[in-house]
Amino acid sequence: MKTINNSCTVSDKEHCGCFEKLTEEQKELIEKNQVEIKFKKGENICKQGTFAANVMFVCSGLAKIYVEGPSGFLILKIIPSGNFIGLSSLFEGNTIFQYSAVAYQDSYLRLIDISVFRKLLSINAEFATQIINILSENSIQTYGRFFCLTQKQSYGKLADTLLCLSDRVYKKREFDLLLSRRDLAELTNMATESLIRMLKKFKEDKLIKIDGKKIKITNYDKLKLISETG
Amino acid sequence: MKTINNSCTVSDKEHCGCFEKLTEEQKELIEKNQVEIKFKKGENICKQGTFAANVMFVCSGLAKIYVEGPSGFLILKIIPSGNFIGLSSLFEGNTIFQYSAVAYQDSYLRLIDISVFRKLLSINAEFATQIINILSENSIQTYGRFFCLTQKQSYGKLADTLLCLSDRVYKKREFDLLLSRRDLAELTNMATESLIRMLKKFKEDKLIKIDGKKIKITNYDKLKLISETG
DNA sequence: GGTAATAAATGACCCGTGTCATATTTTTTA
DNA sequence: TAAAAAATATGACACGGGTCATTTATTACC
Repeated sequence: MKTINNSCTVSDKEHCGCFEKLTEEQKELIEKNQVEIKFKKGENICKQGTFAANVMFVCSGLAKIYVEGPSGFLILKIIPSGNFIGLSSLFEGNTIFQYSAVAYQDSYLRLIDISVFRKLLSINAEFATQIINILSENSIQTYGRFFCLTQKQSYGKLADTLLCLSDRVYKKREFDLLLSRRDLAELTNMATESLIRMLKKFKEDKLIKIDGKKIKITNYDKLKLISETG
Repeated sequence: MKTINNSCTVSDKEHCGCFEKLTEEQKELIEKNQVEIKFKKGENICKQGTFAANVMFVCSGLAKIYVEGPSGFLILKIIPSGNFIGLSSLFEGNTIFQYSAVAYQDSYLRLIDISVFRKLLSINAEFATQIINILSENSIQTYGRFFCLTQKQSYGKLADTLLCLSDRVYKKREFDLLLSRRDLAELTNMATESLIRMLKKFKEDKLIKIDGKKIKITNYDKLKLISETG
């Protein structure tokens, strides 16, 4: 199995499989203790420091989760549909959201009562095992992004971000980027001005084509190389 | 509950509590499928990329875990006694160690057969819940370190590292540092030369006293402030 | 459709910190 | 106990990339 050392934290599989490990009765319990909510583009899904009353599941849309500090913030990961938000609040000693989440675009989320979720974990070992899988996978991906953002320099980080968007998010070599330059810079953890300069450099080097919000990966292998060599 | 945004990834509680959720029979199963091994200072405990045959528990000693890339590596966390190594390999789709571990000092570890561990997770929901707690807590701490190493500049990072060593590892304001300057630099994710310079600066500013390997925190509050303001 | 507001782009400048070279001190080994 | 090796320390220098100022393009809104 490959070692992940890029900044992409988008899972290549959906996480809803875990619900299949529930009995009919347990599924019903979840049904009864969840709500489906629409979040508009830019809206806060959860806010770091507030009481975590639920675990959230992204049914459709795209979100970012990030930690805030006294000066600045860091995007931990982006969450496309089919993934959970807030699993780290399952930790019994922790009833507070450790990060904020914001919708990149209009998104539908299912909010599941956290105490019901915890209850199910404590009585259904197979379900718990699935959640452990998700948490473990999540750790590994976070390590990859962590490594990337601390060890690579900006061209490597940007190459990573572009590949992630192409491979995991849009699943196309050419896509309409719904993120602004500023969003892209945040995601790559660099200044917006620097991002623009480097995007321009990639364009000049014929690695990508840019037409406003439309981006096309024209030299995937070279981009991959840049991502790997930092 | 406080938000963690320092680089310290040392848990303030021990993880052996999870074993108490096992039945006598299950405890015995673990007993039979584990070995206790001594690792000498500097020895490899596990190596990134190799087959993960066991989950490890640090009985005594201190270790670092880190991810390696083509150029350079990153210390994810330091593991004192009472903590697991290799839980992220529990993820079913992943039978490979995603990181390497090396002993900072002579350490005793219990190596538990991973398939036995997985088996127990799938039949004992309470045990699984405990492991989920550990994984969740681990995520949160990793996020803290992630934030710190990407958003703070070097003085903040160093203050963080020193506070972590004092508060969590040695649990004293004055301690014999068993790490070299290079180790300390790795841990803080900066060049050894820079670390030495900044350590000197802290000394000149009367935040710490240094006598070779002996370090004393003399102005804890100021150090805390530096850690917080970056 | 015109004006304001926001986003994108570009240049000038500078600062933090890594790299390299070189002492100096400490530890290891013969 | 001398010599070699490694760790610690310090200075000079360079450069990646952040900040700030300004311009141009795009979008939003009366």
